[in-house]
Amino acid sequence: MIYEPNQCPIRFGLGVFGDRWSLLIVRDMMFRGYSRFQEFLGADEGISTNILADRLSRLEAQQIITRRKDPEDGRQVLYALADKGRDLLPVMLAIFVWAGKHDPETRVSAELADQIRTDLYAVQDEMLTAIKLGI
Amino acid sequence: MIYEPNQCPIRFGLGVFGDRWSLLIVRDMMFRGYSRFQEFLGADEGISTNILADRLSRLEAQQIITRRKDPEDGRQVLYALADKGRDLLPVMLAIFVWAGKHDPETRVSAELADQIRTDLYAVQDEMLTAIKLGI
DNA sequence: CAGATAGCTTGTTCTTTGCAAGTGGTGTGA
DNA sequence: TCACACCACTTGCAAAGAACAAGCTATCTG
Repeated sequence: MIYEPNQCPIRFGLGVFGDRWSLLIVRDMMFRGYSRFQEFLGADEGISTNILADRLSRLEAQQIITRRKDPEDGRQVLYALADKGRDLLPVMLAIFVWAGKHDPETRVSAELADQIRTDLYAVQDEMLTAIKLGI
Repeated sequence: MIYEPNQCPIRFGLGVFGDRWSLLIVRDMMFRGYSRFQEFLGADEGISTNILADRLSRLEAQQIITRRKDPEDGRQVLYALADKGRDLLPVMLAIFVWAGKHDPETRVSAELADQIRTDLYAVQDEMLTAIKLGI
């Protein structure tokens, strides 16, 4: 699950999302606004509680997400994307575009397509800036 | 490994690269020009032959890569990226940029940065076109 | 034709995952 | 205030997947 960084950005990325569930959790936060354990649990019909707990704590340790108690209900915990997690948006978008081209099942709603289009302009600048800085 | 497509592009993507090795194989083809079993085997010090064989056949079944006999040496097999695999370049670039920002270990050579910059311009058009087509 | 090489395949062991049940802290209604 | 429910986990166990080592077949090379 945690692989050696090994001076390679792809390998570094796989350390975060090179498993079955982590990227789905990030997706649920990013596009569905989920923030609670039960929401994630019910979302992708299939993740079990121990794996979800493990992935959430890993993502927190990697600073992809943050974790805090719900101030209004002490039983609940609120998970949210940290900067490092929010910065995965371009990766998500690239996957959207790729899947849109190659997966006949992929259907994206008009609103989401709009969101993606808007985001993409920001993303382009960000990518270009990063590239200009020599990555 | 093979997860249900489930109408979601991220889930579809994870069906291809939601494991430890597949994306590294694609990376080796894309950025290192690898094409032979032995090259992949020696590349990421660690993949075992049965897993490599399995991933290569999965990637071929998913039409990410192609497989043919080396016409000059009947023992060898030549693997190459198919369109669907080449189209993962934007995903790779997005990961590069993300890792560049968040992984202090990530170092990219000047040549590679050049390649990425060049590729990115093509990628931008492609992404924009895809977005305009409604993904 | 012997030996080396390439690309796998086949056990076997070990790690990770999935499922079910349980735990402890916190809210809630009578 | 006290039973009960809910939430976020944790634990135990069986099954699936990955790592390791060895072997196998087809092809090339001397």
